[in-house]
Amino acid sequence: MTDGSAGHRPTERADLAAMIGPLGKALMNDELPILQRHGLSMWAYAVLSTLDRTPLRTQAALAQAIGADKTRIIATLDDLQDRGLIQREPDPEDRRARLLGLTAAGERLRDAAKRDIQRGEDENWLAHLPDDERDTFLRALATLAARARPDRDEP
Amino acid sequence: MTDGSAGHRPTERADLAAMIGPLGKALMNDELPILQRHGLSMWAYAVLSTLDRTPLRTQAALAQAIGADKTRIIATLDDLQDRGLIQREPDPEDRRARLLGLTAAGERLRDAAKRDIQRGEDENWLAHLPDDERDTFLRALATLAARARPDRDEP
DNA sequence: TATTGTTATACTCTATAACTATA
DNA sequence: TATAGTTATAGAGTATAACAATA
Repeated sequence: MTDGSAGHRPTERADLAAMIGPLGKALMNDELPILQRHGLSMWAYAVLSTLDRTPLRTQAALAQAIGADKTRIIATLDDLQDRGLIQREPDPEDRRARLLGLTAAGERLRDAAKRDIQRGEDENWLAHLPDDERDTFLRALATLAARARPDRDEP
Repeated sequence: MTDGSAGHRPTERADLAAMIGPLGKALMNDELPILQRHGLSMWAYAVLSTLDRTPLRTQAALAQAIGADKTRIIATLDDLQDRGLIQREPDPEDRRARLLGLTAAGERLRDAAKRDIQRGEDENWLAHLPDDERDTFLRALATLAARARPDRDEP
């Protein structure tokens, strides 16, 4: 018996959660000072990144997309708007809702921050994977991450 | 120009942190009800898992190994000891320190919990990866996770 | 005096609920 | 009345600092 299907030796691999949790924490720790240099909080960066991909029609949808409560992003949106990084105006067709989007300055800042962040990730993390594992790892990770998106319902 | 090395199209992949963060959260959400069925908190399970691999000589070392503050695990250790799941006795050679280890009951509980957790991870996550990506993903993840261990100093 | 473990306090973050305005 | 946004309050989780015991 060399596999662990029945015996007293239950663990051939570490739990995914036990590996991914601390890894996410370490990535955050790397990312924080970079964001700070660009004057962005983690939530602010999440907002800029999400609005880039999909301009949204309500703040609630944005909050759900980044896995936050509606109430948690308001101060962040206030600040981003004051700094001219996002557009945020009442929808003429339903003035309760706020149309959200990036300004040109917001796009530039997001691009600059993202470039620095991914450069750091390349150097500190991906560079330490064997060449023949890196692409597969990224592809598989993208698959799992898509499955974990906060706005998604499980099938 | 098809690569993003210089232009206005800076992002070919999502940030690692943006993928791994929500994924870790989703894994936690899956894991919590399983742990609850076994009467374990996340910290308690981290303690049992870590003591399994390496019996430790001080609580501070244990805290560091699981990325927690020394003060945060005390209530957890009290509870685990009361339930007979861990050993925790003053070191005869230095009675300030506490020798830590698992009891037989602690090992059994850890094994049972780990089996359920990994079964859930297999079904809900790894099963959705192509067969030829799964092993490479796990190997690469283990590499990065080892690099992210809380007790480690970066080279 | 320094170190291990413990307890007490303060602070941050997050979640819940109440309020305003539009519909 | 129902919904989008906002504000206010309460709670959980975490970090910091003081304390007791041993070396």
